[in-house]
Amino acid sequence: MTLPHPNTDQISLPIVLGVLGDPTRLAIVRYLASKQGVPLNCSQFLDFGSKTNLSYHLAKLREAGVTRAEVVGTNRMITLRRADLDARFPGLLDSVIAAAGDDPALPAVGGHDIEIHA
Amino acid sequence: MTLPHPNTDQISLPIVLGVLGDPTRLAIVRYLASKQGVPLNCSQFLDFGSKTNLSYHLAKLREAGVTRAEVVGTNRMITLRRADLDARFPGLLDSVIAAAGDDPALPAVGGHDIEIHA
DNA sequence: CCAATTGTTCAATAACTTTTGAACTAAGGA
DNA sequence: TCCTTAGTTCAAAAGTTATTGAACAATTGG
Repeated sequence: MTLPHPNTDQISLPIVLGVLGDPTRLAIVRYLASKQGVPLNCSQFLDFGSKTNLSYHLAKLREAGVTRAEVVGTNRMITLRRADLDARFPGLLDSVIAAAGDDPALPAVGGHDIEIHA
Repeated sequence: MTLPHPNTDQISLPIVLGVLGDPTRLAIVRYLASKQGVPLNCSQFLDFGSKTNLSYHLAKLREAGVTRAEVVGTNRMITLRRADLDARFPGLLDSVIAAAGDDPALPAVGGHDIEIHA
């Protein structure tokens, strides 16, 4: 029950750029980045679209190699493939996330920041 | 006879990413970057598509704010809006161009490098 | 003026993308 | 086992994008 993901060296630049060119998917990526590697399940993205629609967009992100989805019981835990993307396209993800953060035309990322407990 | 271009602050991240997500347009951008700011006319991109098709893709790039097109006689001289893109989305263009350069799945940029004359 | 060069516009078509609801599967808990 | 939760799949509809050839406009050079 593992889902198909491209290997790091199979990640394609035009496909990644095309996938990030959709506002819904860009919002998902920003939200994942704001969670600093903590896996999220699909329901936590419901602000960005309907359940079916998220299934579609999350599949696109996964197939492009931008996210990883791990099946845990009845959940799919989603993470950003930050290390893989950095290895393949150094600096790209950071500049996209920074650019999205500065763009007032894009909605602010909702939810709460991760709390660091002592 | 000047063509419409977005202002720097009107350049939208998802639109830029979507526009760069097309292999033909990515090839055009790489080629422009390899020319280090020297303006090129449309005919110099004929390797990447037919005349009509290039007209379409170059309009997309211009409307997204990725390139600038200046009418000079019967030519449109095209340049990358490097400074504007760097101001709006720091590091983005450089990482895209670097990533494209490293990707063996993408065709190598043709033509000749700029010669620096003493 | 005439012809060549450069590039656009238009209409048609094909292909792909996004979105939706209904039906479905798979796992977990009572 | 039955119900709930989580998410997928399917088919349809709507919208968008890419590609093409034919016709067009504008400028330059002879």
